[in-house]
Amino acid sequence: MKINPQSRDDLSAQIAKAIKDAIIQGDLIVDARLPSEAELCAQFQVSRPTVREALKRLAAQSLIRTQRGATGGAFVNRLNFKDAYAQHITTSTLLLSMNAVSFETACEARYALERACAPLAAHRRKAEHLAIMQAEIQHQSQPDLSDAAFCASDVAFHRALVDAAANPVLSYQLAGAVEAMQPLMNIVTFSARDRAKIIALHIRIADAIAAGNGLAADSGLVQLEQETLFLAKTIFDARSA
Amino acid sequence: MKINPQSRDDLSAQIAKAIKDAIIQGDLIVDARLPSEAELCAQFQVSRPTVREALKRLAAQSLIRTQRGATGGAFVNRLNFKDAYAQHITTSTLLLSMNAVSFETACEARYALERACAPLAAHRRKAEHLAIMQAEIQHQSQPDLSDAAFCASDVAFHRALVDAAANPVLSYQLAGAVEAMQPLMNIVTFSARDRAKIIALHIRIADAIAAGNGLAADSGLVQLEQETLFLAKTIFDARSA
DNA sequence: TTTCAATAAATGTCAGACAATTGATGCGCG
DNA sequence: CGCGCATCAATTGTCTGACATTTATTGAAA
Repeated sequence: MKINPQSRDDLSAQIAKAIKDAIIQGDLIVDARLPSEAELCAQFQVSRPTVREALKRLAAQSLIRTQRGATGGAFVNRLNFKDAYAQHITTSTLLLSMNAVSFETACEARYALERACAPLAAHRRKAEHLAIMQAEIQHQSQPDLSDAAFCASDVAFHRALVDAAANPVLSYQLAGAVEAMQPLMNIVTFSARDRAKIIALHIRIADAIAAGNGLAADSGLVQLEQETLFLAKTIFDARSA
Repeated sequence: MKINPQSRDDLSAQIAKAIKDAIIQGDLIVDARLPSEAELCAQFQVSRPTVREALKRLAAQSLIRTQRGATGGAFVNRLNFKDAYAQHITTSTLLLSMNAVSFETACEARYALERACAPLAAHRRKAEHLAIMQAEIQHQSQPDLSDAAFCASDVAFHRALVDAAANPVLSYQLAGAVEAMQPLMNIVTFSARDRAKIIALHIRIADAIAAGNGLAADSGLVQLEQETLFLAKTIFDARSA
């Protein structure tokens, strides 16, 4: 790996980058053991706390895992979809909340991506996903549900729709768009009539997916997007008045 | 913030999580200054290296930035699209390379998502994006281009297409899908005829976008996906024989 | 042969110190 | 009174050394 001159970057950041590059480049394969902290100290000519800070940076990105004991050490982690999901959702959520992204922009992105899944989902849906969608529709129909719980159920419904496309890459990329919308939706209060409209569209979409009709599912999503935008607009207008 | 019992997690991981939750929850807003390391030590009853490791974990995710000097300290960082892009692309790339995702799966996800952008791009494209697409087409047409350079230009073309949709959320979510494909494509060697086909489709797509014809762009993308899959299949079959 | 304790290696944590950076303070001088 | 400059103080960056904890290995005893 490379050396570390007196640049303006932290030593720990430079060391982390060097190791990260080695992983990306394939010089360090999955489950490979990194040199021990003492060896890394010698290699980079820095102290142990500095090396440790670098390793913690990598651990925070799930790039490595550490293990104590005699045969312990730092190992290149196999990045799994579950960890990547969690990170992606966190980043997406913060990105939206910190950058004043308009509701319209986020909504447009979400439905554009979801519609991309519809034909695949209609073609490949398994009983498992249909069951989740039905269950969430049932759940949403309970009149004493809080707005937050309604939103959470909405997200679960859409996640099942995305997962029905049976493409893990698609599910991963969409997780950010779908889940990150939840905080934005939580400011909306739904009247009983609003909920009924949304549930009706969910039923229509679920039926279309079950029937293998991608076009109908797509049209349902389009209407759902319009309904969502209309709802949000009503709320915002009322608030600013 | 919460206390840290003797759980099985590292202290630094627990502290990092506590601060991260505070940021997500909105208790720490953008540009807010965190307590100094010494104060955090007192608050969590741990030593300074432990606190520092926790802060480095957060810095690795661009959640905080640190500044030296009298008015220095750790500040909540405004997560910008640029940093989020870089992280997302790294994670996506590693996710694909470490999990034996098939070429077909990645390709399907990429084109499904890109097709979602096509109608928006056709509607909103600016001269800027059209110019990039034309320039990349020119670049790709140079016969002495290496395969890697050809792939890089291909990615640049598609990124311009995505950006033309003028939705930063969409661009962000798609960055992972488009860029992460590049390493998978790099194993393919393109004959002159293959390149000609791809470039012809690029021209067709660019023209459709320029003309504001979303449907034509979509059909171009469908053909490009089929062409890409066919190309990859040919390579893999030849390799296994 | 099996069981169990000692050992060694590695990470996790702590304490204290010094260096480097940078804004704030106060002093002197015009 | 205002400006410039040196000093100071607060904070992070890094180092040294030590001890605690965990875990596989080794070797001795039953």
